[in-house]
Amino acid sequence: MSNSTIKDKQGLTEEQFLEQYDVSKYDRPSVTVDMLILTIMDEEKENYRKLPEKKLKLLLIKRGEHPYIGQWALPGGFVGVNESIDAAAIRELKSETNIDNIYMEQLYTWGDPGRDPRTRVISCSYMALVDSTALKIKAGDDAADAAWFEFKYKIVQEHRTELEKGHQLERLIKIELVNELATLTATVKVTETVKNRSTRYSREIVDSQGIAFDHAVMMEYAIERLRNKLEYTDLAFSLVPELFTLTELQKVYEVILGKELLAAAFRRKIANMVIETEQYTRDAGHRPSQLFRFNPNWRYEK
Amino acid sequence: MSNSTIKDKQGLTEEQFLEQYDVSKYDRPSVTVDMLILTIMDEEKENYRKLPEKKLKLLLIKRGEHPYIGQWALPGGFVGVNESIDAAAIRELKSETNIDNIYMEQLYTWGDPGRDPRTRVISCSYMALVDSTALKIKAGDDAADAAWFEFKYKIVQEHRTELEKGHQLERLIKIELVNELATLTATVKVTETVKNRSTRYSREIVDSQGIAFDHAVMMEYAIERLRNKLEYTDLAFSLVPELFTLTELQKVYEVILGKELLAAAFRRKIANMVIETEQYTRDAGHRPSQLFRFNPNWRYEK
DNA sequence: TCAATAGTGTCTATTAGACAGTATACC
DNA sequence: GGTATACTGTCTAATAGACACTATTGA
Repeated sequence: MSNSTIKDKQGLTEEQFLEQYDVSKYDRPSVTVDMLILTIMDEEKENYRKLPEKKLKLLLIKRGEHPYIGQWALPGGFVGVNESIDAAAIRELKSETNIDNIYMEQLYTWGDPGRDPRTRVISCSYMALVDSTALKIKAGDDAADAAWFEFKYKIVQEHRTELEKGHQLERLIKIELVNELATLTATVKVTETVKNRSTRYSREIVDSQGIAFDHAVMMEYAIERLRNKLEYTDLAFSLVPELFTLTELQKVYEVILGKELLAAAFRRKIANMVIETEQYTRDAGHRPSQLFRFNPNWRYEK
Repeated sequence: MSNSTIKDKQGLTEEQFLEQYDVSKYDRPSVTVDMLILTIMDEEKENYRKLPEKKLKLLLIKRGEHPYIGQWALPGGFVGVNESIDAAAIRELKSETNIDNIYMEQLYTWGDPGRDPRTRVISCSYMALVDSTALKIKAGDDAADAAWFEFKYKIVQEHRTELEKGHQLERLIKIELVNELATLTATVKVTETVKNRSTRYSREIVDSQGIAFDHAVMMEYAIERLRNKLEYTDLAFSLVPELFTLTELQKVYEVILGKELLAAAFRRKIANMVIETEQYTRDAGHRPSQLFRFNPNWRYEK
């Protein structure tokens, strides 16, 4: 694909050029990956009849080193010089969850100077979705400093400013991360600017309590992406076991979207994404529920 | 937000730690931005009655240096050590198009080792959409090596493989970039793997003629994103002048989506994204058309 | 028996697709 | 007058929302 015969201004062929190319000449930032590892877990049942409530959980690591020592951060690490970014993400994921074959997707690359006090660090964020029943080792066992936090997300304020040719909408979003160990909070301001025939979004941290770096913005971004893609992809199935009930699946949608859905409409909507099995739940304290599995061909069937 | 009193294992406070932190200790990749600058341009009218055809165009730069000397590449450059990635993208955009206030969006970060033969380069791709009538300097004037190419995109082959718990769908996509100077082609393989309850996509270059680096993959990715977002955002309005006819707008949709739309349905769909004006086109060789402008409040009106 | 969930039928409102039909300037 | 586009009305099909109603288990 490359061209090996043409010479440049110095009269070098591509081969010669590459030989004399001095890598150290240019200043370079560090590149890291940061992982948003999400799962859905069941809470304790209130009583023998009720179904367990489902909660969205995020995996965080307590920092044992500067900077942000003692605060909680997304798992992540440096991208190796001979490692692809995806490979670095998969490596981090594996080291935290001990599962392969997880749904994983690149989200966004964050690179404001000053986002890491050590040096210039550019971070590529990834979202991974895990079926919590498949977690072989629970976070917290091997790594005493890793823990799942319940992820809460709420729009607390909206403020609109009229502009000459459009407007600006500022939303304050409160993120709360809760478990037995700690409660972390952050407020992220998402600004939507509609001007000159186009809409632009920007995010900044207003306040961050106990969350390291700019990780709160990454969390806000991730949940928005998750909510969006839930509606038109098969992403939800990464969060449930191989066999699941439709009510379970519905609750996954509900906890992510933050609103209740009507069972009839929901079932119609996901009808061709699932295949029924002959199996049913038992000992439920109420009518048993049929178990379904994911239909990998849902996009190609009517 | 950071914590300045806690000491780490070496007994250092955060301030002390940062003082002794040696930046040069770690191997680091170079980071660049690559810009997909797209616009829609009118072709010559066939005769006085007919409307001009619209074409999707991409701005490319002819490389005067190794590697890939003589081939065409996306405009781009290194991210400065004290510059945000967005700022680098805006800088590149401004230097090529000489307009600010353009719609711009980060697409994806590409970082396979070996994607640049010089050294490890991680590239963050951005898409920018430009109204061609607002281009003050046409590419090709100041930079003799910059040129607009017509962007053609076609699925040429689909191949499906059944897997144990799912399937794999490989699509071969042919990209063609055409202008008076050159015709560049590339084939990109997009693989959709549905396995274990989740779908994953990957892209690779099968063949690239005259297009530098892995830029053909970035192009393929960009056009997919553009097509998707066209349907549920106001992105199309970045590609038309302030005043436009509905037929013009429809043709923008058609050329991007690669299919014809029905006028009645189209007008219904975008009805609340536009505001009518009192103005009409003139000297059209047929019935005049009403001019519209973008409605920045379309999301908040019924 | 009854609490709690499982699952379906149907009415209505909204939206998308198809297409026919009317309107109008400019050469 | 005829060509090419502008624009609307309406029928139909598909989809989403609402809600009532029936079914079934385990303590």
